[in-house]
Amino acid sequence: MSVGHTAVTTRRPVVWCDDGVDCGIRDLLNRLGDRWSVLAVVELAQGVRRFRELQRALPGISQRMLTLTVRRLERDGLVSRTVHPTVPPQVEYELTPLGHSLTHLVRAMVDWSYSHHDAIVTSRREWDEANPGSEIR
Amino acid sequence: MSVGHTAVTTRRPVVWCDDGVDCGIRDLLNRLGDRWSVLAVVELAQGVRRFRELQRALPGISQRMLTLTVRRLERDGLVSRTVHPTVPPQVEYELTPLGHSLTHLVRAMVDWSYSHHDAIVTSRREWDEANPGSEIR
DNA sequence: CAGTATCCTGAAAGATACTG
DNA sequence: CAGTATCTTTCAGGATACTG
Repeated sequence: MSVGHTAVTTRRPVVWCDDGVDCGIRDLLNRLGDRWSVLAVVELAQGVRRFRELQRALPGISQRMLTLTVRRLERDGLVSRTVHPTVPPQVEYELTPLGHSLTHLVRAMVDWSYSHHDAIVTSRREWDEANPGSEIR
Repeated sequence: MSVGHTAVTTRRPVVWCDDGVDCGIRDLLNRLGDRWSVLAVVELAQGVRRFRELQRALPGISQRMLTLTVRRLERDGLVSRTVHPTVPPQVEYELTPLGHSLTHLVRAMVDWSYSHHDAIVTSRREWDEANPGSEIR
């Protein structure tokens, strides 16, 4: 099976395989595209974190969303979860090798957004001035 | 103003500036995190596309969502829109330099997800087997 | 501390119809 | 062809309360 995005001769969609099956980009986006996953990965790239530490590192996240976020990352194999059977309980989260292989990408995203944020904000302001009353936001 | 992610000595959140203001990663994720923006950018990275071409390249997208997607990318300064006053109308979309500066990143995301999709699928299957009946998906 | 269990709301996205 | 205009649905995420 060949992959569209390796060929430059085609005009067909570049992120879909020849058989029409998604090669994974949708899976990645569905995970990283949510409100907290990237922020969690960035924080965990710094080292091991406990549940509470992670929550403090992600200002505004609810307990529920933190649980969902780390569970899904764990399910995808990006994060490992270690329970120490103490009282009170202590649970540590850590990036797996797979998770670490993502950090270059995530770092690049953070850097890009940091570098170009001003340009985007400016572009939006100009667009909004040129399109008063638009529903687009 | 210093930025958290440039310092390794801090344990504070790395993607937030010292003053607590988001440095732009959220803006990027809010745009790229939606259902179609990345796919549109990847397709436009191949060259100029008309509205219909873009729609055909994004199987499943509705007319409404394509309009919203390209408008928002245009507003952010990632895509330019050129109207040729012909009958029938002809509108061409193209990445701006800012948009092109994103393609490395998007390409890297597509490559990463292509390389690691199998590992993720496997991890999910194993996790699901180890956690029967879980709500996490 | 590290979670579950419920309930609820708003925004994103789909469906459908219409138009210059 | 390249859009608007509406209406409807879905569901991610927030709020709150409770627990081993």
